[in-house]
Amino acid sequence: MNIGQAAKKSGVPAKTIRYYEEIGLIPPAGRTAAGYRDYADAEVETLKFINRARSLGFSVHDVGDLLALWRDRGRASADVRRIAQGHVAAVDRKIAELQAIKQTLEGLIHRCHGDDRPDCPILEELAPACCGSGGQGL
Amino acid sequence: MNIGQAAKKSGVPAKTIRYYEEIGLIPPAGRTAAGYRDYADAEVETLKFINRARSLGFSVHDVGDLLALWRDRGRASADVRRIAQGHVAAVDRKIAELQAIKQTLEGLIHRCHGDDRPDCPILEELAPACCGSGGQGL
DNA sequence: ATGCACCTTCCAGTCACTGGAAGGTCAAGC
DNA sequence: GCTTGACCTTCCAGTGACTGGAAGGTGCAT
Repeated sequence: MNIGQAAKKSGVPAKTIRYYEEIGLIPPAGRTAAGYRDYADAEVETLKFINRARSLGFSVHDVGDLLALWRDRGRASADVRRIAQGHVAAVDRKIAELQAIKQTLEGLIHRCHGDDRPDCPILEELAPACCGSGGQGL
Repeated sequence: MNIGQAAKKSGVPAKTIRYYEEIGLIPPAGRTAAGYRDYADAEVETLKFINRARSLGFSVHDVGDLLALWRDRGRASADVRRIAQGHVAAVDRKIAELQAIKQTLEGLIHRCHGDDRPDCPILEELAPACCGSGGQGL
């Protein structure tokens, strides 16, 4: 099957498949006589694997590690678990960061009357040295 | 004051200040006879403003809009509020996405015994067509 | 005069793609 | 056999927001 069909079956765009090949995440595909890339079902499964891992937010680097473990019949599940736990920790940090940002912003939005008058606690928070005076910087 | 001092006072790295100038977020700085960039306190305030807005996760594009509103003495606070609310909505979507990812991963990690045996529900979830068999793709 | 820390510009790399141009291939229809 | 259109190929460039490094000029103290 050609790259377009593999893309449709796997859900990974053709451009992205070529990109994954280029960076070495997947090995170079076989070629037809005309130079077209040629894929079997097994490669499509690999692409689906990559797609699912990426949609869970694993970096392409981590996906490479997961693929290697997937291919290794003798792998220890602890190795997979470790990668997943590291990723959950990173996700947790990101969530905490975003929640802090959200809280700050919601407090500011709550205090901003949001009408056609110029005074705005949001800008005042961003520029505490010159509350509401405008045009200090440039 | 030169760029290094402005960087120290504002918390924005010198490289990043040059970058902000290059993309037009801040106007070109004045220059000394020798060609060094020269900053006054007002420019440092602008950089602090940018730094705070960026740390709240506003895109550089949004920061440009906020800066313009800050400089506009007649701005409507509603305009600022709208930008902030749009950003909160984006932050919310991101949080929800990350929480979904986290839940999925935690469920998988919980089911993975994480020892030196090869069977692992995490890989099985990523490759449902060939649970635990290994090496299907390449 | 020499050293060192600072400044300048420009180019390249990060991450994970994505778009587009220029040109080759395949299959269908006439 | 020829055209048409949808595919494929490679290569280059751009995204966002920086960051690192090289090569060379400047400022100041000794």
